[in-house]
Amino acid sequence: MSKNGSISASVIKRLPRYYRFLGELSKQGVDRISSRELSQRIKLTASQIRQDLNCFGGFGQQGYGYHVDELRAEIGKILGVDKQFRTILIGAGNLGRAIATHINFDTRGCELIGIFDSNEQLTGKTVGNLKIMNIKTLENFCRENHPIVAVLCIPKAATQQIADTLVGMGLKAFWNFSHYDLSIGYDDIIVENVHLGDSLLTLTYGVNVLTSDDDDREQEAEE
Amino acid sequence: MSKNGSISASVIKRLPRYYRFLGELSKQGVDRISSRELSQRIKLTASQIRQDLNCFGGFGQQGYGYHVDELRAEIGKILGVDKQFRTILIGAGNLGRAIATHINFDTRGCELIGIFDSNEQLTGKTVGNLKIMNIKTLENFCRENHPIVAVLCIPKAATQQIADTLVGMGLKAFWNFSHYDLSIGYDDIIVENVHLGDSLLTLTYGVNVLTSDDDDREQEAEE
DNA sequence: TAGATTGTTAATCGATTAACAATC
DNA sequence: TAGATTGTTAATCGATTAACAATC
Repeated sequence: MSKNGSISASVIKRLPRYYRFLGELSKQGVDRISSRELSQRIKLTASQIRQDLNCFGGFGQQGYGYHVDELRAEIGKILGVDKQFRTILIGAGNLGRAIATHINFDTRGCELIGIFDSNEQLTGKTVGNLKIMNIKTLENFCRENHPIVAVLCIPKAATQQIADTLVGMGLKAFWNFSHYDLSIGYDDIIVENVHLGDSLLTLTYGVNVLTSDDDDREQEAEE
Repeated sequence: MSKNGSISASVIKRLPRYYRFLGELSKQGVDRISSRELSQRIKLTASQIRQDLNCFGGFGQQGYGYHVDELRAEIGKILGVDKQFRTILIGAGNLGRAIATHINFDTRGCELIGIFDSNEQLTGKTVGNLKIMNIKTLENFCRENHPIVAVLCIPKAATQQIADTLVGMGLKAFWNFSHYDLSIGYDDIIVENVHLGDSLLTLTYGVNVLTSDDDDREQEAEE
């Protein structure tokens, strides 16, 4: 059907960025853009942009470039932003509530339909336009509402078990914020791990190198 | 000084994961581990692990493997977890507060010393053990306390300007959660962008492919 | 010593970049 | 038509994997 054989992860990771930049261009009233102009804004090579896009089809026009709105719509379709995947969130702690309110699921192909927590004191409290439900009602909810995406904002120790349960209930995709690598074990289940701790450590590494360099220079200056 | 010429980003991104897994092994009371055993747990090849580690030095012992605690300590030192980089957080909305309370900065080489927001109604409220300060006091605070890392949890529109200000005040590193690509513009400034929206779209892409495949199969079955 | 496993070099694989013919 | 810019193939670069000699 589509040219899509199976696209490399490197390409897919860049698609949301294209989508984002094209959205901004559109807002700025830009109608057309060449791969070279886009490459300068987005800090990639024009070659790479053309290669990436051609994984999915010929969206451009020789001698002209790309229609901004058209290209954005095409990428949106590839990403599935026109869909409404039923999504639940497990864990309504600080991070869970922030994710629930901060991320606009509706404009991203997912529709948040339920929030669960094991802390009974949270039950009934409102986050966004949803009430937190007791985790005990999770399985019932799934049977009735058939969510397919779960956002996991729960402690490491609880993650594997909850994920197993949810896979059993037919869930297909996990956006995992727990301090645990959930890549492992299932076929045909999609996992996106967000390791904020790892991300901060990556930054720390950079700072460490930077400041150690400074130390070296100072030492050299003293010699 | 160190073997460190300049290490590729791919290697650096894996270091926090090594650090995390070694921490768990240590907790489980494992003393030694071979690259092969580690590779199975962490889902990488043994070759890659040995290559990665040898960017920084020979931490292992032929015929034996690696001492878990020793290796963990070495990687920790490389990442800078033993440091206390002074860190401020700008933007105490849902996400900012979650980051401030959820991430244990202390165990990650950074020490959170100030939280700022432009919303005066938040001024004085407590997040973790810190009081939110008015953004107007930011420059004074920087002159007195010399933070070098900033966590940005602010709207896209404000990000570039705040970042410019902070660079002017001597800040060296940004952990950027805003919906804006801050890679751009400075030398010797470290930026780690966390695009949660992009991350969710990557997941959505996967779900979209998965469910479209199902549709295809159903269509074929009907034929 | 023999066995195991590293550190490191060489081979392979994949991703990025460059080049250019096709074509709007 | 001439100029511009794509789509696509070929060349390069870097990262991963395999192999093996060094050595604990």
